[in-house]
Amino acid sequence: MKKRDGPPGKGPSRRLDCAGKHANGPSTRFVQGATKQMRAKQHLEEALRAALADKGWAWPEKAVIEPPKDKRFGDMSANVAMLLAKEAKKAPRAIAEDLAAALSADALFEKIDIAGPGFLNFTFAPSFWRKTVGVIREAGEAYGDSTLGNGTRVQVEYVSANPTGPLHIGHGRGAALGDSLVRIMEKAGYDVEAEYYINDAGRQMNILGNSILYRARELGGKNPAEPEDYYRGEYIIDIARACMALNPGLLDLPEAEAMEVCKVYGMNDILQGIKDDLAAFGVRHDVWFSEKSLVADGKVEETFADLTASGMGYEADGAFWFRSTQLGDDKDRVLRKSNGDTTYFASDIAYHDNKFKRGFDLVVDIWGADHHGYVPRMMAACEALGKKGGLAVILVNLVNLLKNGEPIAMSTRAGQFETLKDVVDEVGSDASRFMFLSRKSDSKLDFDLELVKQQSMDNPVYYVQYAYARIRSLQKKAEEAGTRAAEDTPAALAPLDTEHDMELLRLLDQYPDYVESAARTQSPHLISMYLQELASTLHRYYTNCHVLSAGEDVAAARLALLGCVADVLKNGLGLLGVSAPDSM
RNA sequence: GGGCUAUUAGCUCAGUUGGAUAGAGUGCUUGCCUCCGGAGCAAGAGGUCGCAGGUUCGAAUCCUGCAUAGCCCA
Repeated sequence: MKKRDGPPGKGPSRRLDCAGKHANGPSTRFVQGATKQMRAKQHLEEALRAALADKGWAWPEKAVIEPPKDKRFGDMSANVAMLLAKEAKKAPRAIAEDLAAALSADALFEKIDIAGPGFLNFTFAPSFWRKTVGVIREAGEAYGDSTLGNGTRVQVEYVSANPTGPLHIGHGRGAALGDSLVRIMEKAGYDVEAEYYINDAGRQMNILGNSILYRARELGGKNPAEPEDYYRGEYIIDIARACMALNPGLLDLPEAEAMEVCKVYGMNDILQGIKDDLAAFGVRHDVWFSEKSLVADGKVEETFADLTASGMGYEADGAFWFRSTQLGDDKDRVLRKSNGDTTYFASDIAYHDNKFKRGFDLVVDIWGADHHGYVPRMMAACEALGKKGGLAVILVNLVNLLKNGEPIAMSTRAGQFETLKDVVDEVGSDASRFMFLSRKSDSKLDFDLELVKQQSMDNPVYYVQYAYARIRSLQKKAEEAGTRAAEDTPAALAPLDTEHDMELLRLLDQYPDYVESAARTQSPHLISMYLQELASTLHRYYTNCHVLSAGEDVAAARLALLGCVADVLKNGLGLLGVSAPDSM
């Protein structure tokens, strides 16, 4: 999570939706196998589009094709008839009847119903669903890939904690979210780069240097006066000790020089610790970007020149201002004070200017929710840079760390916190990540160490992993018995004819829709929820449909189906950065 | 004083651009192991979607006001 000292401003909230440019495009986004077999939603959309075009009606913008909430209504439901009522000047139900008649020739639809105000409900033939097995097998790990992003260049910047102390659990949530989002957006066809912004140029670094120097003097028996503002954590003492070992003459150096040595040593040491912790958490950053480099390279002044040229920046009272009032802010913001210091906001604008100049079409920032007031101003700045809509900000809310229901206090400054490393060591990377990603990012999260460690239904990660392990165990047994999964032929898969089979097949078919949805709304928790539902359906299947004792043909067909379930479970867990163990 | 976000079952939370009888887990009550991993499955009870208006064929969802909580600012 990002730490910023700049004062947040006022302004209207904005919906931070950076939906892909092709959200309303045709249904050919998903990567297809050579069989041309389509998934249910695609097939239906294509059929409906053809029927509408045939009648001279335009495809309504708000058309939705989705599985109905209540399964009794069929496999897929469409609302087009209701949306067309005005244009066609006919009652929705009459339109629905026309469409149903036109589509009834399609053999893949077993049943088309009209219900309620004019919903069209479709039930697909079992033979259609069975083909899902072939689709998944053919796609392999690419199942769920789509071209939604269309190669859009995206940068996701996340964690970006100041290198002044170890990462705590709140950073962990941002890390899990950012890393998972990168994986999901890549799967959805975006060209994604992950970045960590190192705030190494500000006041925080000086406080860090002072903190270390203070502890060093203490260790050297100098009885220094306690600084007003310093990092009190134990880790500072360790750093001070190491720094002195490396620089024996440290305490004899002039104040400013000693400070600098401490600062640089401390920052590098802490940054290395952060990198190690993130690596242990399975989190990837492609670029580590230094704020200092931005200043050193003159990028800040360059951005000021750009702003002046576009009329969005001006000099007044010896300071340089950003004309943010023109973009809805209630007052203009200072970027360079009269004493020559540039503000945090100035660095941030220059940083984002730099991001866009590197060629990203979309920049996603993941910040702590306490920076929400800063969002409108940063959006305004991007607009001033001529990149309106190029920035999306995701806010990550607080994590309440608990132990058996008792809160554990966290504060870097006061030096009391449970570090990310401690938590990962205690409960594991898989359980922590799944916990972080099982809620939408903008709501507060209670993270109870005992609960997350528990191997029960309070902790859904085991439920999902167990589903996978169950299948793997079954496959192993089948192999020992010489039973093989069926081929992808209609005849071989014909034994998949129960309602339990259909339930699994329908859910497997929907996976790519969930991936797209998660990418479009930048919500990894949708994947987590999908996986819990798939696992639940699998466990039910396992209880109701015995595999190995069911006779050779049935066993083979069921093994084929469950193989697909295992693949999709692993695929989805991979998007969350959670492992899929063969046994637990 | 201004702004942002939230408020859904006892508890923790889903609910995608307004759709059908508001969902899941947990907890509670009650069933299911001669059988592929019971870390499992099934059934039941549990709701005025914070409150009051409005918009329309239709609102947990959109609009207005109010209440409560958290955060940011002045």
